[in-house]
Amino acid sequence: MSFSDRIRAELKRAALSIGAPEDVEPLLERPRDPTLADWASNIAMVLARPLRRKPAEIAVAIRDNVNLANAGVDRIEIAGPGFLNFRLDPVAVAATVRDIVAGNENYGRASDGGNAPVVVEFVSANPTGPLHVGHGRQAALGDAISSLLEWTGWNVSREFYYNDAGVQIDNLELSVRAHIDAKGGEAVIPAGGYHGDYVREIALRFDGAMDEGVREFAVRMLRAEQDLDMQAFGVKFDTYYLESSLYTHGKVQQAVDRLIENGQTYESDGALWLRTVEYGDDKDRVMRKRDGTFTYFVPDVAYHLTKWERGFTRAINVQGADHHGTTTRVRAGLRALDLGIPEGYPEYVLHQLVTVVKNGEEVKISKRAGSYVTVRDLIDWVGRDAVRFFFLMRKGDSPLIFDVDLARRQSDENPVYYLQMAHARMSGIFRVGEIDASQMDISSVDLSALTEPEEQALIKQLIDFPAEVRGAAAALEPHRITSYALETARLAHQWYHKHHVLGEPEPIMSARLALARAAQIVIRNTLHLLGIAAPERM
RNA sequence: GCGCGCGUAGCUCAGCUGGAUAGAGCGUCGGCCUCCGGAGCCGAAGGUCGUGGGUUCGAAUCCCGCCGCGCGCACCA
Repeated sequence: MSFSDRIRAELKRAALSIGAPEDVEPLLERPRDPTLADWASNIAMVLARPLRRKPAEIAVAIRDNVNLANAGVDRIEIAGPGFLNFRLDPVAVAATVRDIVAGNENYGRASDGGNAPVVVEFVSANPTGPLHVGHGRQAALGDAISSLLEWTGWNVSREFYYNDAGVQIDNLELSVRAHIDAKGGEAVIPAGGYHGDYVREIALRFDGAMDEGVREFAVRMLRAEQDLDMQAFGVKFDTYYLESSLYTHGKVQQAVDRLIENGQTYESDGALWLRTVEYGDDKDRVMRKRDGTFTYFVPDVAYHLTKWERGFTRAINVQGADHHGTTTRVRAGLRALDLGIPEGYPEYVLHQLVTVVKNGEEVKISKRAGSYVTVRDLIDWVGRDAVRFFFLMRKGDSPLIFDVDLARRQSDENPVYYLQMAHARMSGIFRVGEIDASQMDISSVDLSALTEPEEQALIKQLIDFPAEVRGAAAALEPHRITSYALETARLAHQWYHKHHVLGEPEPIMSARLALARAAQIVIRNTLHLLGIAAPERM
């Protein structure tokens, strides 16, 4: 149980004892200014209204009522309009280093998810071209979100869904055939076709004597390329789901039949409509067109039904914001099935689009125009770790400008190096000291020697890690971890710069070695969460 | 026009489900290398949090209007 948990519980007990409402939930937070306190609570202000007493009075009553000696609290002060400020006992703070080192690679993990199955779908690119930068953002986000969920006790399955059948694949085939027919000359790409150089390359590599046709060959080649891209990016999927299998296994028809049976559909103008308005859409949507084929969201509904049937009581989709129009109707279709699928299923993590700037100009991203930057390009230019870090540095709600020249030119000053350097520095202490950090026994080390301000600040930051992981996982926001990681690195650098470890008199050296180990562990764990390497030296 | 998202330092962005004097990196200016790695550290300048109201002890944060930007609004996927 952390300091904050213990303080919160004791605050609640004290608040109830002076007549606070049963549902009071004390909020505890780190003040912006760390010199004010380690933790602060606004509970006295919150209770002022229900108790009809002045905040300052309530604060005094609570302060006199709490017993926080075994929560590591050294001092309680009342400040400002009625804040209760708690200052931790430095010895109690220092003692937590032991827990961090003992936790090691598991420090920061939680079991909130109860090992429940959750499917995280991301990238899901159709095999009609290489993966572009938007897919890169999705891959970084989806993989990090998956890791966060794993760390908080969920049984995660990473899934890649792709359409290997529809109109776009037809266009791909026609485009490749155009190049084959042109025999290396100027190909006439049909309307809606694909213009990228990769189409010509596929045509050149196609051999008419092969067992498979142009279509199968093109899909296979592009799928293989995408797999190589994801491999280069360090992302591994557990399952690949083909849209065509929905049809061959009758899943689409089953879903449609059930919607009709449930009376959720009607015929009009020769088409079959779904009553999505009943579920919050602004107008009903066509399911089956006049020509007898289904609109795209029907297989989408069938696909998400299989997620539910496969036992995933929770599903998360990472997609570009240009797909947000589909979220309402997919959810509507699932609810109309009347199978107990909850209203917010699946959950969507939508990210704004990525703009690539190169040579000072925006690079237009268009599969059809054939001019665009691929995930592989970015990795080649700035490295996998930097690409991942940049994509995870900001929240998905913000559009992202990826300035290639800047990322390349400033690679030496890249924040990811700053972060990795902090890890390498901590590791360097053990290397130079010829100490095997993983075998270090700190059970008898006197940690109370860690009294320097930089040491206390660093330890308090390390203590926050589990709460940061849980918060980021609950919000599905990996960027919180990048921010936390940079701040941790900053505090580690400051400490390292100001204080020596090796050669210091005992018990200081042993205590600082333990702290270096704890900092190394936390920084390494943040890097692992983000899918970035934690080098021992650089 | 309707829906979703976004307007915070010169630039790129944080600001944790309302808290105390608004934060970081880059850039600019000025300091620090006998040292476990200077890929680092310390300091300075830089803000009407788009704008106008509202809610309350308290608003960058919540609500409403307006302005600006992005995306989506097909019997395309």
